[in-house]
Amino acid sequence: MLISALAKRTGVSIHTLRYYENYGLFKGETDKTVKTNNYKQYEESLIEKIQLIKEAKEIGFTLSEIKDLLDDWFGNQLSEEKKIEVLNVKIKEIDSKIEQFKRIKRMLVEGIQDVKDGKC
Amino acid sequence: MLISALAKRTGVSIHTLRYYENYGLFKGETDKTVKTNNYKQYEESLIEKIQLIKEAKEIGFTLSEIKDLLDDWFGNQLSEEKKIEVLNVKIKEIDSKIEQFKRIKRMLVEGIQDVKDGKC
DNA sequence: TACAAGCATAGAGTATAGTCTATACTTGTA
DNA sequence: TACAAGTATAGACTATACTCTATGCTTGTA
Repeated sequence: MLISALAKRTGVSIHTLRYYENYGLFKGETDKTVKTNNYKQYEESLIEKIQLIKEAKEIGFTLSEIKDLLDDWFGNQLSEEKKIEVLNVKIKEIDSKIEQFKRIKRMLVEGIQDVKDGKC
Repeated sequence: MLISALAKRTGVSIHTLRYYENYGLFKGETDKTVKTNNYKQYEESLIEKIQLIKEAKEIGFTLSEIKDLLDDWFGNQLSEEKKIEVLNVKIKEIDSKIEQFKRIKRMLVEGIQDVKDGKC
């Protein structure tokens, strides 16, 4: 599919997709059999990859971290054990983020109690 | 205390503290009885406030959101019910963030299973 | 009293992640 | 065939959140 279709199907703007592509998060390929233009074709599978990028960004990963992760993952240089290791590292990161959120939630719940007790 | 003490005790650089102060996140007061200088004094209670800012940033709140929250909270314009409401809104935001993290964690755990099953 | 270190303000510079504009070529529809 | 709409590249511009530099005044210690 062309870039406008990719934009529509992922909900990411054409500008941002091009920014991501230049950043190296993914790559479209120009069809060499077509000589009249150099339009890039984007594979169906990119849609899932881009959703993954969106999710990862939302939970606070930087583009640089996401790039490292994707390079590892899709570079096919990783053994089965390495892939499992990479995933486990990310799971631990997420677990500690969840703990942090829970800590702050507890603070807010305590805050409610303090307000009710007239302490603030 | 003076700004360098505040920096030491919060682990936030003097530059960043000044940036936060200009941003309106808090305010130091110059001692009017001292005429030779205009050094600002920062209250003990700011330390807790700045820790709160740090935590809030880490879980993804922008400075603008943090400012709104602090203005509401410390502006003393809020009734008890309003304060509880504000806290409940933030708790809900955090709950949905936690859910998002859990969703992604589940994806990663499935990923490990897929690797083990030789699916990728 | 010299002078290094601390304080203040103002403004310049940096990194990240877009977002937009200019220019030029290509494609599809009236 | 005219021309609006789509595509590509390159580069300028923006917002957020710092981070650093310049300048000048003040304070504390040798």
